[in-house]
This record gives sequence, C-alpha cells and structure tokens, in this order.
Amino acid sequence: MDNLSTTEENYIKTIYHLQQSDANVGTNEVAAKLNTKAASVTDMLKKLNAKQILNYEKYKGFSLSDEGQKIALGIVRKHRLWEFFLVEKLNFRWDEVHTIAEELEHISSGLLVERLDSFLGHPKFDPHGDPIPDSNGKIEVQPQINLVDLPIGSSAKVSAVGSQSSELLELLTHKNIAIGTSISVIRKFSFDNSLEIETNASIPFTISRELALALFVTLLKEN
Amino acid sequence: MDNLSTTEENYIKTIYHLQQSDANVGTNEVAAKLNTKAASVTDMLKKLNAKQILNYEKYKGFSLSDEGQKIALGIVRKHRLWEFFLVEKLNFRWDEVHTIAEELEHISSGLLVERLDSFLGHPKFDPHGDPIPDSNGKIEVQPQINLVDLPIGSSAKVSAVGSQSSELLELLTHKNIAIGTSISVIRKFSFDNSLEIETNASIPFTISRELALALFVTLLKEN
DNA sequence: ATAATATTTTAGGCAAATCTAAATTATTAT
DNA sequence: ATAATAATTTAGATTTGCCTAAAATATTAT
Repeated sequence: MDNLSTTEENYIKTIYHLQQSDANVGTNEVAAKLNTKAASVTDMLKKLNAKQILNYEKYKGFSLSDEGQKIALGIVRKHRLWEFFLVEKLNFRWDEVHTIAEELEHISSGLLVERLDSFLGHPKFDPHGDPIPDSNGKIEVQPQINLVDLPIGSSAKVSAVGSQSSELLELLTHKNIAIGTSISVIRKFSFDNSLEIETNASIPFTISRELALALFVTLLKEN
Repeated sequence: MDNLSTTEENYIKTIYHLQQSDANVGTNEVAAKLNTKAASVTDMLKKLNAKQILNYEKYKGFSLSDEGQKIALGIVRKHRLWEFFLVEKLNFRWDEVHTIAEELEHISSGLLVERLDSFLGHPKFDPHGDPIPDSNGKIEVQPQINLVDLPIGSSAKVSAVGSQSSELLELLTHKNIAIGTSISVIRKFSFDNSLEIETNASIPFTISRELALALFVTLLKEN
C-alpha cells in the first residue's frame, strides 16, 4: 500500500490542505501551491487515482479517498511533531521551522514518529497552534474563531496564528502576544477597522485589522 | 556549489567510505554498495567530476576532491549525530538506527545540524563508537586496534564495533560487553582461535574469533 | 609479449516527474 | 442558447537516474 515518493506525498498533503478550506479545488490551485503546472498535476492525479489514493474523474474533479486522507494526516502529524521538536528542543523560532519540517515530514520510519511523539510528551498542538493528529489520524478540532469575529467584551485565548511569517512573529513579539495569551476586544473602530484590545494584565492597546485577521482564538467560558 | 540530490550524496558518501579502507576503489565496488550497476556508476562519476566533486580520468580511476571530501564528512557528521540522537534521546538500540539515519542525513539545513549538535552536547562518537566529524569536517582518529591484535596482558577499552547487526548486539548484550567496557586478553587458543578474556570485574570467559574481529579497542596506559 | 580475463565505458532505452503548446471540456456571460 | 472564457487534459519533449548489451581499455597469467 505504501512506498510513496516524496513528490507523491507532497501532492497528497497539498490537496489535503487545500480541500480543508475550499471544497472545490482545481488543478491550477494545486499547481500554484507546488510551483508546478496544471498539466503536471493532471499526470499525478491519474497516478494517485490508480493507487486509490484519490477519487478522480477527468474534467469532473478529485478528492482524497479515505486512504488518501489517512496518508495526508500521517504526513501532517510528522510535520507538526517535527516543528514542535525544532522549537521546543532545538530553540528554533516558529517562523524558522516550516521549511525544515517540510523535509523531515518525509522520513519514513513509523517507529521514529511514535518515539518522537513520546519524547516530546505527546504534544497536542504545534508551535503555530495547529493541532497534531494522533497516531490514528484523529485530529482534535477545537472551536476557534478569528479575532475580528470575537464579540466585544468576551475573553479568549490566542490558539493559533494564520501565517508563519517572520514579520508576524516580529510584531507579535513586540506586542507581547503569543499562543496562550488571553485577549479581549474593548472597541472596534470602523474608520480603519482597527481593534482596541487588552491582553493579560497590560493596559489596552490598538492592533490593525491585518493583525487581528492573523490571530485565531478560543473563547474562555465566562465566570 | 551545493544543491546535491540525495542520489549524488549517496555516491559521495559511499566513495568516501570505500576509499577509507581501500585506496583502489572501482566502479564495481561502488555499484555493489549502492545496489546498482557499474554503468550507472560511470554516469555518476562523469557528473560528479563535472561538479569538481571528484577527480576522475576514464579507465584510470577516481577519488574525491577536497571539496568532495568536505561534503562527505558533512554527510557522515549528520548521519552520526542523528544516530546519537536516536539512541540517546529516542531510546533506539544501535542496531536499529542505521537505516533511519540514512534518510535523516540528507536533510539539508546546516543550522539544524549545528543546533542538533548543541542539543546533544557535542558528542564525539556515535553509538557504534565511530567518530563524529566536527563542523569543520575535522575527524578525531583515535588509535584503535582489532581485539584479535591486542597483546596478551594489555588492558584496553572497547571503542567501536565493526558491524551494526542485531546478531552482534544480542551477543554483546548477553556477554555484558558494550562500548566503554574494559577488556584484557588472558589467553589465545590456536585450535579455534578463540580468546579467553576478562572484562571489568567479572570472571574470565571465552569469545570466538568472529566476535573478537568485530570489536575494536583502544589501549589503556599501564600503571 | 600476447592471449585470456576483468574492468570500465559507451550506446541506446526506460520510467518518473516535469515542461510547453495544442486540444478538449466546462463554465459564464450575454 | 451560444459565444467567449476558463479549466483541464493530451501530446510530445526534457532531465535524472537507471538498465542491458556491446565496445574499449587494463590487468593477469602463461
């Protein structure tokens, strides 16, 4: 069943991610993500279809099969565990780890993944707040919303970031916001859509809509 | 200068290892190690020659250039650091790590290697006792001899094993011999070339020539 | 020294993954 | 409903790494 090339794995992972947010994914989108061309995607679709990894009818669309989904989750699991390792054990910043994890996620040993998971203490989330699937491919979907949608007055905890850029990290570091930080929105300004927020014990300050869009939060139950 | 494929790296590493023990390495030997054919080796020799990674004249032979040597040592460094990581942090046995490290050694990030090295405490030897090159490619060659060549009466410490097989590990575990164990040879029996030895504080026992050949030791200075 | 043997190289092809350009099918807009 | 546009697929090449079979060179044994 297994024995997939790195290339095949990358297609599977990419299709998985794209189909998470958008039901109707096409060859062009996949091609864009993989820096290749639609024609190459078609070739791979036929190949993965033959391997039962996806359901594909030409001109009509494609989606991961159950088997494909399982493979994708395995790759995501490896990627996020390695990212956790890089940040927690090797002192990388979270804006540095994606590219390295992109290579590490293709190391094949299943035993390695399980040992790594134990060594890291079975982490549930990667350094960007994204959930790490367990060894059965089960992924914990926590109810999270974008900070711009957080109602005024409610308290929430930053649970994930929507970008892995150094620029975002720089700004978050400056504003003392990290994953786990408590936030409540005090006011919204319609002129520029900026938000007045309050974190932990600090005095209130303002953030841009761009920043708010890059932050995902989970609601804290009110006392 | 860089940007080598995994395949190219494997050729470089293989040529490096073969040329360590044997000056006159040919295409057939390389092919055997890489499970390929001599003709394929020739193709790669031409390619690596063009990249200045080895000095090659057709029909006359080949050897790694200085650049090639440096690349090889970098790969060996990564391989051995990862093996150390797998054994020390993830509780693998030393007979399990080679194949996994064979994949990990091709992860490209230089920063990763240096961080890993720090995290592991700059180990000097891998779990099989082989020296880990430093970041400049310097490799510490400790004077070590085969146990069969250890003179009767002299004390020595097991410094490396000559095979990574589970069978060897099984036997060594049973006999309570590991890297670091002190050994002295008490007698040699010419009938079957077996050796009577003494380790640490135990009572003397006998080992086969096969086992002795798989053990490398460093002499301890006499008091 | 030369014949037999071994080693290495060339020639010509194959499979994977990619590309461009052209053809086919689907979607959208009028 | 059909023409224009967009998306997808096919056709035919390219590159990398590999193969087999045959040719070229080196080594060895007499």
